[in-house]
Amino acid sequence: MSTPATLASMNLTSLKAACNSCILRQLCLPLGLEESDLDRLEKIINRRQRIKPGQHLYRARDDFHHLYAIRRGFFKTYELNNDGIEHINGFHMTGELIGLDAISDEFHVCNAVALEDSEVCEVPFLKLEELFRDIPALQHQFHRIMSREIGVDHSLMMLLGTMRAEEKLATFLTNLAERLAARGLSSDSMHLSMSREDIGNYLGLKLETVSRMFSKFQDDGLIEVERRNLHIKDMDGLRKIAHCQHGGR
Amino acid sequence: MSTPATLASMNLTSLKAACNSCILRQLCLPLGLEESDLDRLEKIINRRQRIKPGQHLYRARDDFHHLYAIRRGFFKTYELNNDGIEHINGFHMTGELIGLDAISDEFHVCNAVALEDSEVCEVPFLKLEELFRDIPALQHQFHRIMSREIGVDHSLMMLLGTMRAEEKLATFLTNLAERLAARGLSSDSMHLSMSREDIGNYLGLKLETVSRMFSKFQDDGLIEVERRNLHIKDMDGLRKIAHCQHGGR
DNA sequence: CGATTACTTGAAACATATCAAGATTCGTGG
DNA sequence: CCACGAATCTTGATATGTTTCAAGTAATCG
Repeated sequence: MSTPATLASMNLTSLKAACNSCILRQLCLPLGLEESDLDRLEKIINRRQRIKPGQHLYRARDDFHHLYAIRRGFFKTYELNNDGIEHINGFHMTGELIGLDAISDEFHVCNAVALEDSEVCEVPFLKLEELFRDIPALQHQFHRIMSREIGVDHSLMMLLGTMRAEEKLATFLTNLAERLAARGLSSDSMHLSMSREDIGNYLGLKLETVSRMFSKFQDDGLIEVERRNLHIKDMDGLRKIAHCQHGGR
Repeated sequence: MSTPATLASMNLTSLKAACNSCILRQLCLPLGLEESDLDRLEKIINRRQRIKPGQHLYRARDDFHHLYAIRRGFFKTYELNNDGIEHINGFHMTGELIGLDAISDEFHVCNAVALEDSEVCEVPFLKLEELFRDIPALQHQFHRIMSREIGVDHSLMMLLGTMRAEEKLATFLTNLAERLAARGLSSDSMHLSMSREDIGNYLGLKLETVSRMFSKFQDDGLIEVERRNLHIKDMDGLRKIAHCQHGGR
Protein backbone atom coordinates (compact mmCIF):
# COMPACT_ATOMS: atom_id res chain seq x y z
CA MET A 1 0.00 0.00 0.00
CA SER A 2 1.70 3.18 -1.11
CA THR A 3 0.21 6.55 -0.34
CA PRO A 4 -0.05 8.25 -3.74
CA ALA A 5 -0.79 11.72 -2.41
CA THR A 6 2.40 11.81 -0.41
CA LEU A 7 4.45 10.27 -3.17
CA ALA A 8 3.19 12.80 -5.69
CA SER A 9 4.04 15.68 -3.44
CA MET A 10 7.65 14.60 -3.13
CA ASN A 11 10.31 15.69 -5.55
CA LEU A 12 13.71 14.12 -5.87
CA THR A 13 15.44 16.35 -3.37
CA SER A 14 12.98 15.53 -0.66
CA LEU A 15 13.78 11.88 -1.19
CA LYS A 16 17.26 12.74 -0.01
CA ALA A 17 17.76 12.94 3.70
CA ALA A 18 17.09 16.65 4.15
CA CYS A 19 18.18 16.83 7.78
CA ASN A 20 18.13 20.51 7.11
CA SER A 21 14.39 20.78 7.04
CA CYS A 22 13.70 17.78 9.22
CA ILE A 23 11.57 18.52 12.23
CA LEU A 24 13.48 15.82 14.10
CA ARG A 25 16.76 17.66 14.19
CA GLN A 26 16.45 18.32 17.88
CA LEU A 27 15.98 14.66 18.68
CA CYS A 28 18.21 13.05 16.14
CA LEU A 29 21.84 12.90 15.21
CA PRO A 30 22.39 16.44 13.86
CA LEU A 31 21.49 18.21 17.08
CA GLY A 32 23.44 21.44 17.35
CA LEU A 33 25.13 21.17 13.98
CA GLU A 34 25.91 24.13 11.75
CA GLU A 35 24.41 24.49 8.31
CA SER A 36 27.53 23.44 6.44
CA ASP A 37 27.99 20.36 8.60
CA LEU A 38 24.38 19.42 8.13
CA ASP A 39 24.95 19.37 4.40
CA ARG A 40 27.86 17.00 4.79
CA LEU A 41 25.81 14.69 6.97
CA GLU A 42 22.95 14.73 4.50
CA LYS A 43 25.27 13.73 1.69
CA ILE A 44 26.23 10.42 3.27
CA ILE A 45 22.65 9.47 4.11
CA ASN A 46 21.70 7.40 1.10
CA ARG A 47 17.97 7.63 0.84
CA ARG A 48 14.80 7.30 2.74
CA GLN A 49 13.37 3.83 2.99
CA ARG A 50 9.72 3.04 3.50
CA ILE A 51 8.80 0.10 5.68
CA LYS A 52 5.35 -1.37 5.89
CA PRO A 53 3.87 -2.74 9.12
CA GLY A 54 5.13 -6.24 9.75
CA GLN A 55 8.13 -5.71 7.48
CA HIS A 56 11.61 -6.18 8.92
CA LEU A 57 14.17 -3.42 8.64
CA TYR A 58 16.92 -5.85 9.59
CA ARG A 59 17.23 -9.25 11.17
CA ALA A 60 19.68 -10.86 13.57
CA ARG A 61 22.80 -12.06 11.72
CA ASP A 62 22.32 -9.60 8.87
CA ASP A 63 25.56 -7.82 7.99
CA PHE A 64 25.78 -4.48 9.67
CA HIS A 65 26.37 -1.50 7.45
CA HIS A 66 23.86 1.11 8.46
CA LEU A 67 22.28 2.75 11.41
CA TYR A 68 18.71 3.82 10.90
CA ALA A 69 17.15 7.07 11.98
CA ILE A 70 13.42 6.73 12.26
CA ARG A 71 11.79 9.56 10.37
CA ARG A 72 8.24 8.40 10.76
CA GLY A 73 6.47 5.39 12.21
CA PHE A 74 7.10 2.91 14.95
CA PHE A 75 9.40 -0.09 15.37
CA LYS A 76 10.03 -2.83 17.84
CA THR A 77 13.42 -4.47 18.20
CA TYR A 78 13.59 -7.95 19.62
CA GLU A 79 16.06 -10.69 20.23
CA LEU A 80 15.69 -14.46 20.12
CA ASN A 81 17.72 -16.54 22.53
CA ASN A 82 19.04 -20.05 21.88
CA ASP A 83 15.70 -21.57 22.80
CA GLY A 84 13.85 -19.38 20.35
CA ILE A 85 12.36 -17.36 23.19
CA GLU A 86 11.71 -13.83 22.08
CA HIS A 87 12.37 -10.72 24.08
CA ILE A 88 11.54 -7.20 22.98
CA ASN A 89 14.37 -4.78 23.73
CA GLY A 90 12.54 -1.62 22.87
CA PHE A 91 9.85 0.26 21.03
CA HIS A 92 11.24 3.00 18.86
CA MET A 93 9.64 6.09 17.47
CA THR A 94 10.36 9.08 15.33
CA GLY A 95 13.79 10.66 15.78
CA GLU A 96 15.41 7.61 17.34
CA LEU A 97 18.51 5.91 16.02
CA ILE A 98 18.48 2.12 15.92
CA GLY A 99 21.02 -0.56 15.10
CA LEU A 100 23.62 0.63 17.63
CA ASP A 101 23.99 -2.81 19.16
CA ALA A 102 25.34 -4.17 15.87
CA ILE A 103 28.52 -2.09 15.80
CA SER A 104 30.45 -4.39 18.07
CA ASP A 105 30.17 -7.59 16.06
CA GLU A 106 29.56 -6.16 12.60
CA PHE A 107 26.29 -8.00 12.28
CA HIS A 108 22.90 -7.35 13.75
CA VAL A 109 22.05 -9.15 16.94
CA CYS A 110 18.44 -8.16 17.15
CA ASN A 111 15.54 -7.88 14.74
CA ALA A 112 13.77 -4.65 13.88
CA VAL A 113 10.23 -4.78 12.60
CA ALA A 114 7.87 -1.93 11.79
CA LEU A 115 4.60 -1.82 13.70
CA GLU A 116 3.27 1.06 11.64
CA ASP A 117 3.82 2.58 8.24
CA SER A 118 7.34 3.86 8.67
CA GLU A 119 10.16 5.67 7.01
CA VAL A 120 13.84 5.56 7.94
CA CYS A 121 17.02 7.38 6.97
CA GLU A 122 19.80 4.94 6.25
CA VAL A 123 23.11 6.08 7.75
CA PRO A 124 26.24 4.25 6.54
CA PHE A 125 28.16 3.76 9.73
CA LEU A 126 31.71 3.76 8.43
CA LYS A 127 31.10 6.97 6.53
CA LEU A 128 29.54 8.41 9.64
CA GLU A 129 32.67 7.55 11.63
CA GLU A 130 34.77 9.29 8.98
CA LEU A 131 32.60 12.35 9.31
CA PHE A 132 33.13 12.35 13.06
CA ARG A 133 36.77 13.19 12.49
CA ASP A 134 35.81 16.41 10.73
CA ILE A 135 32.79 17.33 12.82
CA PRO A 136 33.51 16.99 16.54
CA ALA A 137 30.00 18.13 17.46
CA LEU A 138 28.55 15.27 15.43
CA GLN A 139 30.88 12.81 17.08
CA HIS A 140 29.96 14.03 20.52
CA GLN A 141 26.25 13.94 19.78
CA PHE A 142 26.62 10.37 18.61
CA HIS A 143 28.32 9.43 21.85
CA ARG A 144 25.54 11.10 23.78
CA ILE A 145 23.01 9.05 21.86
CA MET A 146 24.82 5.78 22.56
CA SER A 147 25.23 6.72 26.19
CA ARG A 148 21.56 7.58 26.41
CA GLU A 149 20.70 4.18 24.99
CA ILE A 150 22.69 2.59 27.79
CA GLY A 151 20.88 4.73 30.36
CA VAL A 152 17.51 3.78 28.93
CA ASP A 153 18.46 0.11 29.05
CA HIS A 154 19.50 0.50 32.67
CA SER A 155 16.12 2.03 33.48
CA LEU A 156 14.45 -0.91 31.86
CA MET A 157 16.62 -3.30 33.84
CA MET A 158 15.51 -1.55 37.00
CA LEU A 159 11.90 -1.89 35.89
CA LEU A 160 12.27 -5.57 35.09
CA GLY A 161 14.22 -6.33 38.24
CA THR A 162 12.34 -4.39 40.89
CA MET A 163 8.77 -3.56 39.85
CA ARG A 164 5.45 -5.32 40.16
CA ALA A 165 3.06 -5.68 37.23
CA GLU A 166 1.05 -2.60 38.13
CA GLU A 167 4.15 -0.41 38.42
CA LYS A 168 5.61 -1.80 35.23
CA LEU A 169 2.57 -0.99 33.15
CA ALA A 170 2.09 2.45 34.71
CA THR A 171 5.73 3.24 33.98
CA PHE A 172 5.36 1.99 30.44
CA LEU A 173 2.34 4.18 29.79
CA THR A 174 3.71 7.38 31.34
CA ASN A 175 6.97 6.87 29.50
CA LEU A 176 5.16 6.40 26.20
CA ALA A 177 3.17 9.55 26.86
CA GLU A 178 6.30 11.55 27.64
CA ARG A 179 8.00 10.43 24.48
CA LEU A 180 4.97 11.41 22.43
CA ALA A 181 4.84 14.77 24.20
CA ALA A 182 8.53 15.35 23.42
CA ARG A 183 7.57 15.03 19.75
CA GLY A 184 4.73 17.49 20.05
CA LEU A 185 2.12 14.75 19.81
CA SER A 186 -0.86 14.18 22.00
CA SER A 187 0.22 12.51 25.19
CA ASP A 188 -3.18 11.73 26.64
CA SER A 189 -4.81 10.05 23.70
CA MET A 190 -2.84 7.59 21.67
CA HIS A 191 -2.97 4.52 19.53
CA LEU A 192 -0.96 1.59 20.84
CA SER A 193 0.92 0.08 17.92
CA MET A 194 1.78 -3.07 19.78
CA SER A 195 -0.26 -6.01 21.03
CA ARG A 196 -0.85 -6.88 24.67
CA GLU A 197 1.53 -9.75 24.13
CA ASP A 198 4.25 -7.35 22.94
CA ILE A 199 3.73 -5.08 25.92
CA GLY A 200 3.90 -8.06 28.25
CA ASN A 201 6.97 -9.44 26.56
CA TYR A 202 8.70 -6.10 26.87
CA LEU A 203 7.78 -5.72 30.55
CA GLY A 204 8.40 -9.30 31.59
CA LEU A 205 4.71 -10.11 32.01
CA LYS A 206 2.19 -12.39 30.36
CA LEU A 207 -0.41 -10.86 28.08
CA GLU A 208 -3.21 -11.83 30.48
CA THR A 209 -1.52 -9.86 33.24
CA VAL A 210 -1.23 -6.82 30.98
CA SER A 211 -4.89 -7.10 30.09
CA ARG A 212 -5.87 -7.38 33.75
CA MET A 213 -3.82 -4.32 34.65
CA PHE A 214 -5.41 -2.33 31.84
CA SER A 215 -8.80 -3.30 33.20
CA LYS A 216 -7.74 -2.40 36.71
CA PHE A 217 -6.46 1.03 35.66
CA GLN A 218 -9.71 1.58 33.84
CA ASP A 219 -11.79 0.56 36.87
CA ASP A 220 -9.72 2.96 38.96
CA GLY A 221 -10.49 5.80 36.56
CA LEU A 222 -6.89 6.29 35.48
CA ILE A 223 -7.34 5.43 31.82
CA GLU A 224 -9.90 4.53 29.24
CA VAL A 225 -8.86 1.74 26.95
CA GLU A 226 -10.69 -0.13 24.26
CA ARG A 227 -8.61 -2.35 22.15
CA ARG A 228 -5.56 -0.30 21.14
CA ASN A 229 -6.98 3.12 21.73
CA LEU A 230 -5.78 4.56 24.98
CA HIS A 231 -6.89 7.68 26.74
CA ILE A 232 -5.05 8.71 29.88
CA LYS A 233 -7.49 10.39 32.24
CA ASP A 234 -5.27 10.80 35.26
CA MET A 235 -1.61 11.13 34.39
CA ASP A 236 -0.61 12.06 37.93
CA GLY A 237 -2.38 9.01 39.26
CA LEU A 238 -0.49 6.83 36.83
CA ARG A 239 2.77 8.54 37.71
CA LYS A 240 2.09 7.92 41.37
CA ILE A 241 1.87 4.21 40.65
CA ALA A 242 4.91 4.30 38.41
CA HIS A 243 6.60 6.57 40.99
CA CYS A 244 9.98 5.82 39.57
CA GLN A 245 10.66 8.27 36.77
CA HIS A 246 12.38 6.68 33.84
CA GLY A 247 14.72 7.82 31.14
CA GLY A 248 14.21 8.64 27.52
CA ARG A 249 12.69 5.53 26.04
CA MET B 1 45.69 -1.48 53.32
CA SER B 2 48.34 -0.99 50.69
CA THR B 3 50.50 -3.81 49.47
CA PRO B 4 54.07 -2.68 50.18
CA ALA B 5 55.75 -5.23 47.99
CA THR B 6 53.88 -4.09 44.92
CA LEU B 7 54.35 -0.44 45.75
CA ALA B 8 58.06 -0.88 46.20
CA SER B 9 58.41 -2.62 42.87
CA MET B 10 56.76 0.23 41.01
CA ASN B 11 58.68 3.16 39.66
CA LEU B 12 57.20 6.41 38.46
CA THR B 13 56.70 5.33 34.88
CA SER B 14 54.71 2.31 35.90
CA LEU B 15 52.40 4.62 37.79
CA LYS B 16 51.54 6.09 34.43
CA ALA B 17 49.03 4.17 32.39
CA ALA B 18 51.44 1.93 30.51
CA CYS B 19 48.88 0.51 28.14
CA ASN B 20 51.92 -0.64 26.30
CA SER B 21 52.80 -3.32 28.76
CA CYS B 22 49.31 -3.86 30.08
CA ILE B 23 48.11 -7.41 29.87
CA LEU B 24 44.60 -6.07 29.33
CA ARG B 25 45.26 -4.57 25.94
CA GLN B 26 43.22 -7.21 24.21
CA LEU B 27 40.18 -6.51 26.34
CA CYS B 28 40.45 -2.81 26.80
CA LEU B 29 40.37 0.34 24.77
CA PRO B 30 43.68 0.07 22.90
CA LEU B 31 42.86 -3.16 21.11
CA GLY B 32 44.61 -3.27 17.77
CA LEU B 33 46.48 0.00 18.17
CA GLU B 34 49.95 0.64 16.85
CA GLU B 35 52.83 1.43 19.14
CA SER B 36 52.88 5.15 18.39
CA ASP B 37 49.14 5.48 18.94
CA LEU B 38 49.42 3.60 22.20
CA ASP B 39 51.88 6.20 23.41
CA ARG B 40 49.46 8.99 22.62
CA LEU B 41 46.66 7.22 24.46
CA GLU B 42 48.87 6.63 27.47
CA LYS B 43 49.73 10.30 27.62
CA ILE B 44 46.16 11.41 28.23
CA ILE B 45 45.50 8.80 30.91
CA ASN B 46 46.32 10.73 34.05
CA ARG B 47 47.27 8.18 36.62
CA ARG B 48 46.26 4.99 38.22
CA GLN B 49 43.89 5.25 41.11
CA ARG B 50 43.62 2.73 43.91
CA ILE B 51 40.19 2.02 45.34
CA LYS B 52 39.59 0.09 48.50
CA PRO B 53 36.65 -2.28 48.96
CA GLY B 54 33.52 -0.34 49.86
CA GLN B 55 34.96 2.87 48.43
CA HIS B 56 33.06 4.65 45.68
CA LEU B 57 34.75 5.48 42.41
CA TYR B 58 31.93 7.85 41.51
CA ARG B 59 28.40 8.53 42.62
CA ALA B 60 25.19 9.50 40.85
CA ARG B 61 25.12 13.25 40.16
CA ASP B 62 28.89 13.58 40.25
CA ASP B 63 30.19 15.63 37.36
CA PHE B 64 31.34 13.45 34.53
CA HIS B 65 34.88 13.96 33.32
CA HIS B 66 36.44 10.53 33.12
CA LEU B 67 35.80 7.03 32.00
CA TYR B 68 37.52 4.39 34.07
CA ALA B 69 39.30 1.34 32.79
CA ILE B 70 39.51 -1.29 35.46
CA ARG B 71 43.06 -2.47 35.76
CA ARG B 72 42.59 -4.72 38.72
CA GLY B 73 39.78 -5.59 41.08
CA PHE B 74 36.04 -5.74 40.94
CA PHE B 75 33.26 -3.16 40.92
CA LYS B 76 29.52 -3.04 41.04
CA THR B 77 27.54 -0.21 39.49
CA TYR B 78 24.08 0.49 40.82
CA GLU B 79 21.32 3.00 40.44
CA LEU B 80 18.81 4.33 42.94
CA ASN B 81 15.34 5.20 41.74
CA ASN B 82 13.11 7.93 43.15
CA ASP B 83 11.97 5.67 45.96
CA GLY B 84 15.50 4.90 47.01
CA ILE B 85 15.22 1.39 45.66
CA GLU B 86 18.57 0.13 44.50
CA HIS B 87 19.27 -1.86 41.39
CA ILE B 88 22.63 -3.20 40.37
CA ASN B 89 23.34 -2.65 36.67
CA GLY B 90 26.44 -4.71 36.48
CA PHE B 91 29.51 -6.29 38.01
CA HIS B 92 32.70 -5.17 36.37
CA MET B 93 36.10 -6.72 36.26
CA THR B 94 39.55 -6.20 34.91
CA GLY B 95 39.77 -4.69 31.43
CA GLU B 96 36.28 -3.24 31.42
CA LEU B 97 35.47 0.40 30.82
CA ILE B 98 32.88 1.99 33.10
CA GLY B 99 31.14 5.34 33.23
CA LEU B 100 29.79 5.19 29.68
CA ASP B 101 26.25 5.97 30.78
CA ALA B 102 27.34 9.39 32.04
CA ILE B 103 28.33 10.81 28.65
CA SER B 104 24.81 11.78 27.68
CA ASP B 105 24.01 14.07 30.61
CA GLU B 106 27.51 15.08 31.67
CA PHE B 107 26.98 13.72 35.14
CA HIS B 108 27.00 10.22 36.48
CA VAL B 109 23.67 8.48 36.78
CA CYS B 110 24.83 5.43 38.60
CA ASN B 111 27.18 4.70 41.46
CA ALA B 112 30.33 2.64 41.19
CA VAL B 113 31.73 0.96 44.26
CA ALA B 114 34.69 -1.37 44.58
CA LEU B 115 34.02 -4.83 45.96
CA GLU B 116 37.69 -5.72 46.08
CA ASP B 117 41.01 -3.97 46.26
CA SER B 118 41.00 -2.28 42.88
CA GLU B 119 42.94 -0.07 40.57
CA VAL B 120 41.61 1.99 37.68
CA CYS B 121 43.02 4.04 34.83
CA GLU B 122 41.33 7.41 34.62
CA VAL B 123 40.54 8.39 31.03
CA PRO B 124 39.55 12.05 30.45
CA PHE B 125 36.68 11.71 28.06
CA LEU B 126 36.99 14.97 26.13
CA LYS B 127 40.66 14.34 25.50
CA LEU B 128 39.78 10.84 24.41
CA GLU B 129 37.29 12.23 21.90
CA GLU B 130 39.99 14.53 20.55
CA LEU B 131 42.27 11.57 20.13
CA PHE B 132 39.58 9.74 18.18
CA ARG B 133 39.96 12.30 15.40
CA ASP B 134 43.59 11.34 14.94
CA ILE B 135 43.31 7.62 15.62
CA PRO B 136 40.38 6.08 13.72
CA ALA B 137 41.12 2.63 15.09
CA LEU B 138 40.76 3.95 18.63
CA GLN B 139 37.49 5.64 17.76
CA HIS B 140 36.12 2.49 16.22
CA GLN B 141 37.20 0.35 19.16
CA PHE B 142 35.43 2.75 21.50
CA HIS B 143 32.25 2.44 19.48
CA ARG B 144 32.55 -1.31 19.62
CA ILE B 145 32.87 -1.15 23.40
CA MET B 146 29.80 1.06 23.76
CA SER B 147 27.86 -1.16 21.38
CA ARG B 148 28.94 -4.21 23.32
CA GLU B 149 27.69 -2.61 26.51
CA ILE B 150 24.30 -2.20 24.87
CA GLY B 151 24.32 -5.82 23.79
CA VAL B 152 25.22 -6.97 27.28
CA ASP B 153 22.40 -4.88 28.73
CA HIS B 154 19.99 -6.43 26.24
CA SER B 155 21.09 -9.89 27.35
CA LEU B 156 20.43 -8.92 30.92
CA MET B 157 17.02 -7.57 29.97
CA MET B 158 16.24 -10.92 28.38
CA LEU B 159 17.38 -12.68 31.54
CA LEU B 160 15.29 -10.44 33.78
CA GLY B 161 12.27 -10.63 31.54
CA THR B 162 12.12 -14.27 30.57
CA MET B 163 14.01 -16.50 33.02
CA ARG B 164 13.14 -18.30 36.21
CA ALA B 165 15.31 -18.13 39.32
CA GLU B 166 17.20 -21.30 38.52
CA GLU B 167 18.00 -20.19 34.98
CA LYS B 168 18.98 -16.73 36.14
CA LEU B 169 21.52 -17.98 38.64
CA ALA B 170 22.93 -20.62 36.31
CA THR B 171 23.36 -17.97 33.63
CA PHE B 172 25.00 -15.64 36.12
CA LEU B 173 27.51 -18.26 37.20
CA THR B 174 28.44 -19.51 33.73
CA ASN B 175 28.79 -15.94 32.55
CA LEU B 176 31.05 -15.10 35.47
CA ALA B 177 33.15 -18.16 34.73
CA GLU B 178 33.46 -17.23 31.07
CA ARG B 179 34.60 -13.75 31.88
CA LEU B 180 37.21 -15.06 34.25
CA ALA B 181 38.37 -17.55 31.65
CA ALA B 182 38.68 -14.74 29.08
CA ARG B 183 41.16 -13.15 31.49
CA GLY B 184 43.16 -16.31 31.88
CA LEU B 185 41.85 -16.88 35.39
CA SER B 186 40.45 -20.03 36.88
CA SER B 187 36.88 -20.45 35.75
CA ASP B 188 35.92 -23.37 37.95
CA SER B 189 37.06 -22.09 41.30
CA MET B 190 36.38 -18.53 42.23
CA HIS B 191 35.74 -16.12 45.03
CA LEU B 192 32.42 -14.29 44.80
CA SER B 193 33.06 -10.66 45.63
CA MET B 194 29.41 -9.85 46.07
CA SER B 195 26.84 -10.82 48.68
CA ARG B 196 23.80 -13.00 48.06
CA GLU B 197 21.76 -9.86 48.31
CA ASP B 198 23.80 -8.22 45.52
CA ILE B 199 23.42 -11.26 43.31
CA GLY B 200 19.69 -11.31 43.94
CA ASN B 201 19.35 -7.60 43.34
CA TYR B 202 21.20 -7.93 40.05
CA LEU B 203 19.08 -10.88 38.91
CA GLY B 204 15.74 -9.59 40.13
CA LEU B 205 15.53 -12.11 42.99
CA LYS B 206 15.53 -11.98 46.77
CA LEU B 207 18.61 -13.09 48.62
CA GLU B 208 16.77 -16.06 50.13
CA THR B 209 15.95 -17.31 46.66
CA VAL B 210 19.58 -17.01 45.61
CA SER B 211 20.63 -18.93 48.68
CA ARG B 212 18.08 -21.65 47.98
CA MET B 213 19.24 -21.99 44.39
CA PHE B 214 22.86 -22.25 45.51
CA SER B 215 21.83 -25.06 47.85
CA LYS B 216 19.84 -26.73 45.10
CA PHE B 217 22.75 -26.61 42.64
CA GLN B 218 24.97 -28.03 45.35
CA ASP B 219 22.52 -30.86 46.09
CA ASP B 220 22.39 -31.61 42.38
CA GLY B 221 26.17 -31.88 42.28
CA LEU B 222 26.65 -28.92 39.95
CA ILE B 223 28.64 -26.76 42.31
CA GLU B 224 30.24 -26.67 45.71
CA VAL B 225 29.68 -23.47 47.60
CA GLU B 226 30.54 -22.40 51.11
CA ARG B 227 30.08 -18.79 51.86
CA ARG B 228 31.69 -16.90 48.96
CA ASN B 229 33.92 -19.64 47.68
CA LEU B 230 32.49 -21.29 44.64
CA HIS B 231 33.63 -24.36 42.83
CA ILE B 232 31.89 -25.32 39.63
CA LYS B 233 31.86 -29.11 39.35
CA ASP B 234 29.68 -29.50 36.27
CA MET B 235 29.88 -26.55 33.92
CA ASP B 236 27.92 -28.31 31.19
CA GLY B 237 25.16 -29.10 33.64
CA LEU B 238 24.99 -25.44 34.62
CA ARG B 239 25.00 -24.38 31.01
CA LYS B 240 22.16 -26.74 30.29
CA ILE B 241 20.10 -24.97 32.91
CA ALA B 242 21.18 -21.57 31.68
CA HIS B 243 20.71 -22.83 28.10
CA CYS B 244 20.58 -19.31 26.81
CA GLN B 245 24.11 -18.17 26.10
CA HIS B 246 24.71 -14.60 27.09
CA GLY B 247 26.97 -11.84 25.94
CA GLY B 248 30.15 -10.41 27.32
CA ARG B 249 29.23 -9.34 30.82
C1' DC C 1 -19.26 -15.40 5.82
C1' DG C 2 -16.34 -18.29 8.33
C1' DA C 3 -11.94 -18.46 10.30
C1' DT C 4 -8.37 -16.48 12.59
C1' DT C 5 -6.40 -13.26 15.74
C1' DA C 6 -6.63 -10.22 19.64
C1' DC C 7 -8.37 -9.47 23.88
C1' DT C 8 -10.83 -10.24 28.42
C1' DT C 9 -11.98 -12.67 32.47
C1' DG C 10 -12.15 -16.50 35.88
C1' DA C 11 -10.20 -20.43 38.59
C1' DA C 12 -6.41 -23.09 39.85
C1' DA C 13 -1.43 -23.86 40.01
C1' DC C 14 3.05 -22.30 40.69
C1' DA C 15 7.20 -19.69 41.64
C1' DT C 16 9.00 -16.46 44.37
C1' DA C 17 8.56 -13.25 48.23
C1' DT C 18 7.93 -12.52 52.91
C1' DC C 19 8.40 -13.51 57.59
C1' DA C 20 10.92 -15.78 61.02
C1' DA C 21 14.43 -18.32 63.41
C1' DG C 22 18.87 -20.14 63.84
C1' DA C 23 23.82 -20.69 62.46
C1' DT C 24 28.07 -18.94 61.07
C1' DT C 25 31.35 -15.49 60.20
C1' DC C 26 33.36 -11.00 60.81
C1' DG C 27 34.70 -6.82 62.94
C1' DT C 28 35.69 -4.25 66.95
C1' DG C 29 36.57 -2.81 71.33
C1' DG C 30 37.42 -4.26 75.90
C1' DC D 1 42.86 -12.69 72.74
C1' DC D 2 38.33 -13.09 73.81
C1' DA D 3 33.64 -11.46 73.76
C1' DC D 4 30.07 -9.11 71.97
C1' DG D 5 27.21 -7.38 68.42
C1' DA D 6 26.46 -6.87 63.65
C1' DA D 7 26.29 -8.74 59.26
C1' DT D 8 25.77 -12.67 56.25
C1' DC D 9 23.82 -16.75 55.06
C1' DT D 10 20.69 -20.86 55.35
C1' DT D 11 16.41 -23.04 55.91
C1' DG D 12 11.43 -23.56 56.93
C1' DA D 13 6.51 -22.09 56.81
C1' DT D 14 3.30 -19.14 54.94
C1' DA D 15 1.65 -15.47 51.92
C1' DT D 16 1.27 -13.27 47.60
C1' DG D 17 1.59 -12.02 42.79
C1' DT D 18 1.80 -13.77 38.48
C1' DT D 19 1.28 -17.51 35.39
C1' DT D 20 -1.18 -21.13 33.39
C1' DC D 21 -5.18 -23.14 31.68
C1' DA D 22 -9.60 -22.43 29.96
C1' DA D 23 -13.60 -20.36 28.06
C1' DG D 24 -15.82 -16.78 25.84
C1' DT D 25 -16.27 -12.35 23.22
C1' DA D 26 -15.12 -8.99 19.90
C1' DA D 27 -12.65 -7.45 15.95
C1' DT D 28 -10.24 -8.36 11.62
C1' DC D 29 -9.14 -10.63 7.35
C1' DG D 30 -9.49 -13.13 3.31
